[in-house]
Amino acid sequence: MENIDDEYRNYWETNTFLQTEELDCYFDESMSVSYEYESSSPEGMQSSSSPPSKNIVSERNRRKKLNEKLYALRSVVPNITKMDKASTIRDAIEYIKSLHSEEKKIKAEISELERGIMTSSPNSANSEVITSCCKRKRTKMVRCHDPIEVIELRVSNMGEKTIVVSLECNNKRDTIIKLCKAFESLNLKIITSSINAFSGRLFKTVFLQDDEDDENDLRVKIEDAIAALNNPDSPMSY
Amino acid sequence: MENIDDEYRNYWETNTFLQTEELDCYFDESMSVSYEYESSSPEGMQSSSSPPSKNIVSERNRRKKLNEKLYALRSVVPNITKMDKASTIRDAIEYIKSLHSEEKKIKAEISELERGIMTSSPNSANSEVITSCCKRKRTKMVRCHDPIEVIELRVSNMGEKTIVVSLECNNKRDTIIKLCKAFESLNLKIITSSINAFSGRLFKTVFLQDDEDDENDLRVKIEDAIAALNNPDSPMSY
DNA sequence: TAAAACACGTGAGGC
DNA sequence: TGCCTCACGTGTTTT
Repeated sequence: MENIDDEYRNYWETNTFLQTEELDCYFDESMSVSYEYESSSPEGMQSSSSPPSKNIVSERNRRKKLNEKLYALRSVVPNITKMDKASTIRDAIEYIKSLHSEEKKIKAEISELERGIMTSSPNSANSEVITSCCKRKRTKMVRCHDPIEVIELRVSNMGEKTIVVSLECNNKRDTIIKLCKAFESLNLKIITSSINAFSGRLFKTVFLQDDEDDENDLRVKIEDAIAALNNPDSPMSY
Repeated sequence: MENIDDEYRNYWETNTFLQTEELDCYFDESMSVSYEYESSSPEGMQSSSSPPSKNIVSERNRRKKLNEKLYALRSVVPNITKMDKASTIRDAIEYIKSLHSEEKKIKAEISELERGIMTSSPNSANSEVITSCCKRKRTKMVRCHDPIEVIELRVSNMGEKTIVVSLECNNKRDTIIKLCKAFESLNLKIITSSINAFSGRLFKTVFLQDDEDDENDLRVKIEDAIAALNNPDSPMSY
């Protein structure tokens, strides 16, 4: 008959005790012990009077843990607008989203940097301005996407493991640099090389020693390297 | 065996006696009836049974909102281990931390890339290996910090606004690229240019048209551009 | 079956 | 005042 009475009395006891005295931290150890006994009391008891004590303390711990987690979340998220629980989570979400977009930007930027080269011509067609990154002083950078337009590529074996590469292409902005990067990426044993610019064209001649590849293999390698540089999506993972 | 219960009951009595006299009205009818017992308040009205419904529904909404926020948090955090509330927050924290360290890494990487140039030689001295970035397939990249070692730089006016630049330097890894970058950054009106590599040296010759600068001005410009490339701290913000 | 996670209604307190 | 956030104890569900 006193079931509900007892329950709610118990509710009230602990509740007001905790809320008014704010003894939360002391409760965990010292009090929980005193709560312990009586839980193994005879079965005939009003089932509600004793068992909750176990649950109460564990529930308390659960809430405590969860709040600590929330505090930790606050600590790793900058720009927390309010100390609100919901606001904390909302800010965390927005922060993660902003980090995601940053990540995207940076990825693009890195692949740009990996593949390509900066130039100082803001008016160059087929280029874009990207402001980067991560809240440091934003440096304006202009990237040029003009591909290497190969007009002629000759790879000829001169005997004695010596191969001569002769390449002619249009001389757009940064073409020289890309060309150099393409050849650098192949790790060739270069004996001597020259690049000449004339009449809107680039002429590159390379003498190199190659013990492994024949003409065709090397030709394919060079073509692949150039293609990789021309492909904007390539991470240029060399 | 009701010792503790009794103690707390006493506590409750005195406590609530002192601080709350008006709380009765919040219990809905069924409760307040059995609860009515010794309310010290003479006004022990059970006037309510309708007002709590307002609070209940708003509290329900609050919980609902908060849970939705948690779901949203789950949706922006990959690698959620458990659907637990606490686990969600914990995973979010760890995820943010990992993003922070990623960001740090990437910042370093970008400043490397901005200043320097990549090479494919893992054995090159004065270089470092950096593994990048963002959980995509980690590409090993090696950066070369070898500066341009200028042996001789001649800038001579040939009349008719035509200037000839002749530069000789050691041919280290990426020196060609850096050299090209340095000259590209100057936005010169190049008539024809050539680069030749021989005997560990690089020989670059440039014919250009310059309506503004004289020999010395252009020479200083070239030296500055090369110095900027050699300076690791320069953001190369051209 | 016991423990853990959760949703609920509720009073306290801040604004 | 009224609204909102929070912590609490409790019963139910999940593991």
